[in-house]
Amino acid sequence: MQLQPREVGVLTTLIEDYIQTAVPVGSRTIAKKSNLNLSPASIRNIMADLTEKGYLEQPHTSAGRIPSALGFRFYVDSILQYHPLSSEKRNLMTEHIGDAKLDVPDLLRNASRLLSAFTRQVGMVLAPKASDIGFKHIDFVLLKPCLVMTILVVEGGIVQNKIISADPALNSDDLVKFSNFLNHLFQGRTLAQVRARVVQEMEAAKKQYQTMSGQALALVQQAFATDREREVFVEGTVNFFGHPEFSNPAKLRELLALLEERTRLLELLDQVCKPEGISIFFGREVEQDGFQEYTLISSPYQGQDSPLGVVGVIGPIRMDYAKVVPLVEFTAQVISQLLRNRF
Amino acid sequence: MQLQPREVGVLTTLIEDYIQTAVPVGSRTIAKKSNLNLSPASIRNIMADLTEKGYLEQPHTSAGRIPSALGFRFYVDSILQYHPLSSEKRNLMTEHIGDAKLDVPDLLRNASRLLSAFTRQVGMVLAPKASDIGFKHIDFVLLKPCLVMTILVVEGGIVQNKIISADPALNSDDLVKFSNFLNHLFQGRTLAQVRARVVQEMEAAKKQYQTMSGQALALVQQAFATDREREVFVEGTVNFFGHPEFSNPAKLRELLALLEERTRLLELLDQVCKPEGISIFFGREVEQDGFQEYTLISSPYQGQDSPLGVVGVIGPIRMDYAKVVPLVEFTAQVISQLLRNRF
DNA sequence: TCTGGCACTCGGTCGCACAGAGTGCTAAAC
DNA sequence: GTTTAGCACTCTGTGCGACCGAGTGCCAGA
Repeated sequence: MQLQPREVGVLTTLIEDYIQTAVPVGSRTIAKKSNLNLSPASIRNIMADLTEKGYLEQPHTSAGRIPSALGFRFYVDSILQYHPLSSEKRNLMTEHIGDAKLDVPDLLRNASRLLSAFTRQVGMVLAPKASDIGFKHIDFVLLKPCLVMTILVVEGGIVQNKIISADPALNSDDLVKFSNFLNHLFQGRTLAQVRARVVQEMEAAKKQYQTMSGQALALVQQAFATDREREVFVEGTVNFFGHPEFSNPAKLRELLALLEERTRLLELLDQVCKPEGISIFFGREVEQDGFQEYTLISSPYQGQDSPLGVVGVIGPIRMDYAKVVPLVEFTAQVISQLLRNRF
Repeated sequence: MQLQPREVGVLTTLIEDYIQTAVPVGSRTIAKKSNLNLSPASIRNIMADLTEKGYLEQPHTSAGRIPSALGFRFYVDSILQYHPLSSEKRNLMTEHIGDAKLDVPDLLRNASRLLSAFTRQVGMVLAPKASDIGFKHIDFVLLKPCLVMTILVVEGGIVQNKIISADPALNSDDLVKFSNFLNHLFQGRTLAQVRARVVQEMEAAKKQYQTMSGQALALVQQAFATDREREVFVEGTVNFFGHPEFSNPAKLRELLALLEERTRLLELLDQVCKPEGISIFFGREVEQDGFQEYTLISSPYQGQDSPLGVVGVIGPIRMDYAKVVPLVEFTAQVISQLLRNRF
């Protein structure tokens, strides 16, 4: 079902007006704002056609039209022209995200904050999935007798800590030996491979609990016993208050609840995140309660080569895509850049 | 200005009713709910006295009364009887906060979440101030040539990471030597002392950049170059939506903005946190914009002996103090308990 | 094919009246 | 002297009707 050029013109004008005003748009407004040189009456005919085809909706008989999800989809896929980012803005962002001295979580949180500040929407960054990343270093620190802290560093300088209990006979020197042994053993593998290797070695070393390697493996197995939930940094939820679509507190509440509940949020991101390039998802297109009316714009970032995580922006369907999309894209680039130096 | 027993009775009934309903309370209601056996007319006289003395306020002529800040202050200081926590609840909380395997941030975040879930208010936990804690261990990992990750472990198993740049000539073996040297040097000091010591040693070693100790100090100095902001875990902001006092979105927005802006929040906590015992602060009693209408209930937690941080709950002045206060107190106890095992 | 005109629809707002909750005061009862 | 019943008064919230304005759909004519 192709749209005629005039229909596209009306749809574009309508959507862009609606993005600015959040109010149903009438034929008169479009007649004035578009450069089609048609009278309101003609516009009305075109609008009726667009409504029939599903691109527009009418809240009630005597209101103007608002774009439907289909309308927005058509707009972002076929019409939208992105504004390129000004170089001042690029500099400003690069500067603020990345003091390269930051550790990865701080860096990602910064990115999320900046994104939220610049777009006036809610910023979101999904942290790398640890198990896909290369092992770098493991270390044990004896906090007290029987209480050992394991510190696991993966490539890029991402650190995970865990506290485990240990044989009372172990002392600091033992721990140093263990870490030397394990660092050597795990060199150059991903965490997932390390995990597998641990299981395998444990099998082999089953009978030799007394040996150094047996003890070391028992210790490291504890460190790997449970998986950490993948982190998500969500910043700027206050921005929701700026938008008229959130004047209904119940809706706002539902969305905030979704964002606070990390497991549901991760589920949502899983559904939505394509491995490459910018993507724009409307809530109606995903199966997640309470997200029906919102949009997620996201772009993956990567280290040396493989994708690590995702940055994005969450807001109402009515969003200034032309401005927000390039910002999200650029943020992903900056993060990729910063991380690449570390991998 | 002492209150007579009857006045106290009326005030108590009124506040407790108001805590439940959030609606101005009239004389008839009090006459029925209190056990003073007085008619509404008599209650009205007493209420007029209480209003004159500043314990009650009247939103408008024909409304009932609501407690003033002074009224609440009197209530929490002189009247309030805490409900002891049921042992099931104690068990439930202990169990959920503390899998002792968690690292400190996760543990504190958990505590904050639980507190928020049980009180239906917003939970808050202020993390320990690193500089007061004892040094435990420092470690360097070579991520790439010129790029070193420093891992600093302090007592209790709190970890701080930082990425710093290094002399290209350094290799992993050098880093091991450095950390051995420094771990020995800093043994048994607090971070603040370590900082001071680094400065002092740098002075002494000024001329000997070539020596191992000179290089090690140069490296560690970078690691200590900037201070980290003290962390605060705020959880359950969605709970604000449950309370009628937040039906005004502008107020809600202001409070959320305050909670998102960590520096302002830290300022507030600084004003409010007494070093010992539970404390209840009304917004009107502190100088922090946007906090006028809320209450912060807080209690410090400690490791082996000295106070480390604070746990608390933020909500409207109208709060079920009898229930919330013991919960906050108990959470602080559980955290103290868990941390004590590690210090 | 486009446009001017016209009747119609529907939501938002304004004004008004009214009910309900609560007060303060007075006078009578205990 | 204290307590209480009664009463007039005040103020808010709500429901209702009228009205205004924005916008539509359709028809007839350019």
